[in-house]
Amino acid sequence: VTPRPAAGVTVHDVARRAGVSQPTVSLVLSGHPTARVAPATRERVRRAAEELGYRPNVVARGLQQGRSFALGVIVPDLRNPFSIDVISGAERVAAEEDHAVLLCDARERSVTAHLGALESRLIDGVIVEPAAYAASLPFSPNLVLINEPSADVPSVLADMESAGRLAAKHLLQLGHRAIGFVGPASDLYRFRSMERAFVSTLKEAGISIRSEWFRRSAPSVHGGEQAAAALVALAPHPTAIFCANDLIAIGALKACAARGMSVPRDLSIVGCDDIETARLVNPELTTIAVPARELGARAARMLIRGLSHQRAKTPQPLPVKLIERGTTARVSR
Amino acid sequence: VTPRPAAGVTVHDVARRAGVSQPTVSLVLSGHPTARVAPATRERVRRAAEELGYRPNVVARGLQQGRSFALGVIVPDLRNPFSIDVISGAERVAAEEDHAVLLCDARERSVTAHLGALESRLIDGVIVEPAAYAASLPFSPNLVLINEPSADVPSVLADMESAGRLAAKHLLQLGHRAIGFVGPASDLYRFRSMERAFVSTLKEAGISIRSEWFRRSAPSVHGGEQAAAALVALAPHPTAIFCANDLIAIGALKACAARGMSVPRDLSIVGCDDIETARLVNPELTTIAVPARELGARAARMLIRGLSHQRAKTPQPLPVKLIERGTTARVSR
DNA sequence: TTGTAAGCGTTATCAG
DNA sequence: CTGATAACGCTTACAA
Repeated sequence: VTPRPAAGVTVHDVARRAGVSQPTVSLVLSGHPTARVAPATRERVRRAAEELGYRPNVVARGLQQGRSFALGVIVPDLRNPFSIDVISGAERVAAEEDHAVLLCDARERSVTAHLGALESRLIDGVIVEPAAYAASLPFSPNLVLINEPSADVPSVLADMESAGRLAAKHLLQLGHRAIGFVGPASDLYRFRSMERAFVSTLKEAGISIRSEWFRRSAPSVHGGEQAAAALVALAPHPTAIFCANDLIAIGALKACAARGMSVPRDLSIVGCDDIETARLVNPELTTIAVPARELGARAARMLIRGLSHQRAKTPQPLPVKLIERGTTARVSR
Repeated sequence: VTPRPAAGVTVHDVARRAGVSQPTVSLVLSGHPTARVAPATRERVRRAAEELGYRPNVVARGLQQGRSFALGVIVPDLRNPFSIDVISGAERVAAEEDHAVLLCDARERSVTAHLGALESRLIDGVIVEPAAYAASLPFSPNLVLINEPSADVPSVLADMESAGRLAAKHLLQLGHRAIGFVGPASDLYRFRSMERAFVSTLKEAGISIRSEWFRRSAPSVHGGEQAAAALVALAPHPTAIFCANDLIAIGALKACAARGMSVPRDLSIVGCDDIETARLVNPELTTIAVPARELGARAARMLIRGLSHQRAKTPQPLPVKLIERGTTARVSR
């Protein structure tokens, strides 16, 4: 038990070497760059710091300022590339702003537990990509929700209604009229609003989805695989389906492959998110691109700039767009 | 600029309420649980803390102890699911041990820059999944390398030689003799030793890889796609190839699809890592499973338990295993 | 067994 | 413009 940790060079060391008092060093190095300190002194301090290889102790600074220069990111499932993209976007701006990113996988501990742990680290802000309906979070550091509008908490949104509408229009344009849907039974905005827009766009075109072509599934490959397998086992089955996210769509693709069905000839499939994997499957997945990295980046920027309090100012939803690839085609019958 | 951050309840508050001195509280709550303090007092403190909802300030504790109860993880590319698995494994044990995980993407800042930033956060340890030959890291907090043995730094390894050998044996067993290889020109153990074992296992069977069937590529989908496209454009081309990781293999699969070639009929493909995506492509990828999560978990455990100093004791390499799926078949000519 | 005092490295306040 | 001095919340030696 060594009470004296192998600390590096401190402001004291720099002060001694520069022949000034210790707070002066602090002022020069980190305090407001506008601080009035003689240019000569300033230069001397700079040099001393450089020569000694001074690196500020972020923990000490954090204790003093009551913050940690770090952001937390809580995601429902690290295995979904969408979450990775959100994280990646957040990481990018965090790195730019000299902030750290604390990664929290909600599969390991509950969101509440994670929030508590982050709070005791004086976290500057937390980005939450909700897994279930995130009505009231238990405490409030600076919080930003991804793709989940809330009265209490600021959020960063993509235009998921357009996502649903684009998918519907695309399928209609290809001549499909026997259309199915696979998605989770979820209250989350991202799913709910997309689904609603999809359904109502079809309805405006005079088409309603048969109830047995409307399937619920977990938002995962496995879920999509099962739901789609059941769907295509029906006679008749739809000529096209829209899946609430790419994982489900990829599962559907697998289900078709397993039955020897050809996509898009026997079934057109549209996904949502445009995760990396969408371009890796064969045929490549037609999908609605959701700017996940940008969502993460924006959230991080809001938190770091302390703008998360301007709740009214939740900015415009980010646009989504249809990416036509290989899993959709003109209806063949 | 409010110097008084909205700090929560502190040890002082608890002390006041329990009617004891502040250090006593510290002793009871976090100090060695063996500390001799009267059971009555102990109970009183516990109660007070509970009633006040006391949560220790990890930053303050960190400053005092010269550590941060956090681990850094530096990965070369967040887009590789292998890295995600390493992170995920580390996150699991970190969460169990009340440690945080600071995520560092080497695409955003250099490894050196990340290490510096982590050091000034008094990081307890850093897990590094190296991108390039990581000869001498610039400084030394507790460090563990993933899949890269080093004289100076402890590491956690998978048995990549077996990986190469298993791939070779599998292809030989299927009757292939015209065999190719696609992998990066890298000095990293994970690639180098696997490649060597692959080549020498073939040689033992009397087979040497034609030089034009031995392709270099970036360890990415795009790299694999290009290299494989060039490879299958040759006449004759091999009947089977081994790809140094799954991303490359998936790229190869795409190249085949683009040319209208059928896998595994026209070309057998073996990948390496067994990333999540390997099961999503069609046909599913035959690959060598590398226990990425377990690598991450072990590394985290070493760091947290402070065992990283027992360098001699770098444990046995973790076993790998062949996962036979749909991209390999008996040779057809 | 418990309370007192000191200090971790910083930043902030306030005299000089 | 600069230098003491006092926090920030916690742990740990040491004294009572």
